[in-house]
Amino acid sequence: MRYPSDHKQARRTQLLQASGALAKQKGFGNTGMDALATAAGVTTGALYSQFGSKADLLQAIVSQELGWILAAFDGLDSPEQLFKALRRYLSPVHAEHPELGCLVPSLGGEIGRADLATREVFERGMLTLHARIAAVLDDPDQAWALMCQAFGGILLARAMASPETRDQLLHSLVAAVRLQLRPEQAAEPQPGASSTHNS
Amino acid sequence: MRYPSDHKQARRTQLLQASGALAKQKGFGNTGMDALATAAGVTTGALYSQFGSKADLLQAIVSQELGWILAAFDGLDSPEQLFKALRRYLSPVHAEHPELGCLVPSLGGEIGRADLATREVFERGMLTLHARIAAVLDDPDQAWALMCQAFGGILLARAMASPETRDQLLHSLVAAVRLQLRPEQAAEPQPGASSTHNS
DNA sequence: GTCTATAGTAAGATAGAC
DNA sequence: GTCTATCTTACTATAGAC
Repeated sequence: MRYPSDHKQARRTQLLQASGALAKQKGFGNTGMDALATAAGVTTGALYSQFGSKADLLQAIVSQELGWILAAFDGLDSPEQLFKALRRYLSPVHAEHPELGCLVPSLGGEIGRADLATREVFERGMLTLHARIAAVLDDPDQAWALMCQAFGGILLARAMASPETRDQLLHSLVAAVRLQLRPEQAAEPQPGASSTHNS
Repeated sequence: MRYPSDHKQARRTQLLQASGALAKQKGFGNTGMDALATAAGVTTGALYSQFGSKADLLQAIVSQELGWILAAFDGLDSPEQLFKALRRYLSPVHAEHPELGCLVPSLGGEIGRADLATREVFERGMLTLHARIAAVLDDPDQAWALMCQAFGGILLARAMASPETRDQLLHSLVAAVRLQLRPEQAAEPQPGASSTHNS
């Protein structure tokens, strides 16, 4: 009986996709099981039949959302491609749409306060991503540094009040990443793209 | 009558210090006004007499906690001193004690979902910090990059399950920051401190 | 201003019908 | 497995005594 099992798996994936999107947008702790269920088109009873508790649901969401970021940094075989992936990650669109984006800036704080099992799932995902980036750069330290720049960048961008400051920040980060990854092309011919900062 | 006013101000500072510490430890949204009040040694009524609503309390906490980070990066007059400040920031002790540490890794996600007034307070603080760091480096882009590395680093470190991974991450970040700020002293004579990474 | 007490609401989780 | 209904608890906020 593989057919019903596939359906069940697909349904689970869809439940996690919908509830995960809402959790990334509104925060997980601040969102009730009722709202998470409604977002997925079911009721709380259905959620509790799939996941035993709210903590279990968070772990499942983290597990599935790690796929997002691993997909965003897939197939890297040169620093050039890594730069392009980071530039996509550090885009205003990503900052504006947490529900479609990476879980780390949205839920990182809550994951740090979650139970050990959830943090273990998260850690495995981060180590996988790190290994992938470190292999391209042949520099484990720089790999962590770039990851943290990206996560912290989206986190900070979303906490800013004005779109101008937010876009300035993201633009600066892309420039800094470019300098770290492609020093030979640091000064790209982009008119008006230099750093004009106020305090 | 300046004396009672000073008392009132000091009391408000102490209320915000205690409730802010709890918010950084447990998360703001996940913590009730009752718990926030108890942490400060008062009752909910007292909190509501000082701050009109829970949203107002968050804004006041953010405002006060920005002082923490501005103090941590005070008196920088050389890249060398900036490096030392970042090394203190990226310490395991800081990762282990959110209640004593910076608000950005703890509450950054929630600030991003807070109202405009709170985000404006936050943005002003971040711009002040950025201007200070950019002045030392004479490089606004790198200033944002270092800030995001630090914020993202503590955020990520706290979400890790194992202390080994967490300390490895922090150590790598310090090494990367050293390379960015003091390239001439990049290879410091620290036996066994190099990067031995697993996947 | 601060306390006690409480109103009104929403939360996590469960039981039983289907 | 999913839904409806509900139990119990905790939450934000307010009213009134002191």
